Amino acid sequence: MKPVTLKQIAEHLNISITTVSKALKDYSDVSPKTKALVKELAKTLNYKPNAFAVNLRTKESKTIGLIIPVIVHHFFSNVIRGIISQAEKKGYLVIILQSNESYELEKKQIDLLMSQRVDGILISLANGTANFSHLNDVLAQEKSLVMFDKIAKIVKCSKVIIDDRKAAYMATQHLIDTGCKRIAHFRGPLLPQNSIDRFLGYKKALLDNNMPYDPSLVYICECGDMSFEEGKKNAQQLLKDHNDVDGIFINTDLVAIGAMTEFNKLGVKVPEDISIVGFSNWFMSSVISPTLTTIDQPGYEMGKAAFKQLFKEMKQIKKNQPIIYKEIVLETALVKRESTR
Amino acid sequence: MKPVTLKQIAEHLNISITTVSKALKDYSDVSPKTKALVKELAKTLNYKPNAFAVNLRTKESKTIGLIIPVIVHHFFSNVIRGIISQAEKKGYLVIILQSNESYELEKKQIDLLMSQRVDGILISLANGTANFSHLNDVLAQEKSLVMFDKIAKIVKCSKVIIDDRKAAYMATQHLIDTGCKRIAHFRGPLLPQNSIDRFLGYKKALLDNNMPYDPSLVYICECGDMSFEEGKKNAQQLLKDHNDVDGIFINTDLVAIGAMTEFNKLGVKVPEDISIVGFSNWFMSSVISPTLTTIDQPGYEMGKAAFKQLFKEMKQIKKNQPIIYKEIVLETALVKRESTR
DNA sequence: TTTCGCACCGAAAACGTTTTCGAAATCAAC
DNA sequence: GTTGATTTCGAAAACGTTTTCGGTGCGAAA
Repeated sequence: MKPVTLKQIAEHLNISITTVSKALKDYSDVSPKTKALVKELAKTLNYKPNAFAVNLRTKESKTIGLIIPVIVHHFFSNVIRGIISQAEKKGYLVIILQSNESYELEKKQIDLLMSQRVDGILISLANGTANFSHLNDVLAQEKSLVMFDKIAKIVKCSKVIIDDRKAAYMATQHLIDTGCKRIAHFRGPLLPQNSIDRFLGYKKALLDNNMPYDPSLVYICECGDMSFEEGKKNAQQLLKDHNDVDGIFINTDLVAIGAMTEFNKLGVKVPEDISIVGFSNWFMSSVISPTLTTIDQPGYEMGKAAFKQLFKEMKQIKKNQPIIYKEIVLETALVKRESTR
Repeated sequence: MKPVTLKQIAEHLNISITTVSKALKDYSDVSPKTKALVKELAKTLNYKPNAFAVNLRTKESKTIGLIIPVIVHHFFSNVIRGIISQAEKKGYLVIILQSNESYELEKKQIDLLMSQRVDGILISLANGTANFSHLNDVLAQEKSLVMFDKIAKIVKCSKVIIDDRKAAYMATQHLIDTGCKRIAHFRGPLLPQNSIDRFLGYKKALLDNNMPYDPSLVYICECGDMSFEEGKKNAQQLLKDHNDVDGIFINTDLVAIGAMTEFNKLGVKVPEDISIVGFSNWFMSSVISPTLTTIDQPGYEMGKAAFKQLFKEMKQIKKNQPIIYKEIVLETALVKRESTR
């Protein structure tokens, strides 16, 4: 009933625990005969090393922590899938925590993971995170830390991102190329880097095309989370404020879909009256009507890349080698659909 | 740099490790003075108990495993969220694994979790799982195991489910009530219990309303996973086989949306020509056009309930009490929208 | 003065592994 | 028969905690 231990195998065969341990790990100072004996008995007794004891001895648990702002989210759940698939290949397990876009929670969760002594941490920051001491603590304790998607440039660690600025530029340029003359932007909250970068890309595209940049056309999301309702609200407000807008670049597909739904209700035609470009390429965007032009953001690949980098760093720390931080930038693509002309 | 241990605190204060340990855990045989001293020093040194050592001593890791068929999935990601939120409250961490609807992988992952010695396991079965010895092994080793959503009735453990049969009955009855005379069913793969139950609910509704049950109107998903493409394929096939069908009850929203997309392309009007009811109430279903009538399946609540039950059982095992298995059935609701008349 | 109870503390074992280091045994060569 | 090398094994320490059990010292009661 109780799990088999090395000791029991040793007693069965009348040899020492040491030899059993070494036999199972193919040490060279165990004779082939005893190796065979030990391995056979281990298999018939269904021996599984006690992970707790191994962890204590080796000081590692083959487990990493993952903190993301939200789980029910097309992009993030794809990231999770990417991370887990890669981790499994390397024999690592993944503990997932949801920060709920809250800095306080994020901090607590980092603490939790550290006291569980995970081997490394992957994190995409909460929108509210402006203080980074909890992250620097992790690095100070010589644990590997890799940030992805929502990062903080100021923290000295590896990062996996897309070029948000360039992608936003592409999106806006597409609106311009298809004839839009007055283009609004629904941006995310103020803090996160990718929200800032997308805004900057939007702005640059306008200026590069000799179009005026009008701050009143930029709608900031104060509420903190980028929701469907947010899109509806902004759409209403936009129609009140500016009846001459003929294109919008929207920070996230979900918000874009909210806006389109509202426009549809109010009789505003997309793309005839207003063209819309979203961001992230949620699956949903390909089945609504009209289908949504958007920027494809490779979540699965991002998850894979983030784990791969973390894995490298964990190995470097183990070998006491200096850690080389990297910034990995993944490619995005414009997906043209029916919401633009 | 290296983490602080009890020993270091003990040496600092010139007392024994035992006393330090007991002071931190408020044992009654430590004087208030030394308790205060120890706690203060522990705080200033930022002492965190070594989880590996604690695990080894106490034989538990405050960690549970979760195996689900797919992660990028509205229902399942809500389940994850429910589980994690509840687990966090009770101080448990969650390791997530994706079985990819594969029995082989599921088996391996159970093994992995067992050798990691998680305190309990939550699982929703892969479609292909027909052999349950890996689950019985878990129970035989006196680990808690709770199944949810996709369960096997034959395994003796607690289960959290919805009444699929009743829900399917409601869905089909709604089609009948709104005037459908010939109703098809896109069912899931053959094996999983909920696929079977939904089919039975569909059939019973027909018979109770004196409508003939025609097996050729039931489309089985051979491919194993319930996808958007599956819906398109079935929709095409249905139009070829039966041009008199005026209503479909579809196993899953995603498949229903695939079918609607195809109907739309082929000029078949929903709900005028064909009414459709889906299952699960994916968010997407409320924003597509026409919006999809469906069955609301409470993923978040299911996750919460599953963890709560697991927690109870883990406590019972710890106290050597007999485990009382429960079958918890959550309520569903019909959400009427535009895809039915 | 002895005895009993009580408050406080610590030695030591235990959890199950990994790894170092030395010892024993075998064999070859001189 | 001695030396040296080589192969094979095991004792023991270590990882950091928890918990049992006994001990000490002190005040109060007899």
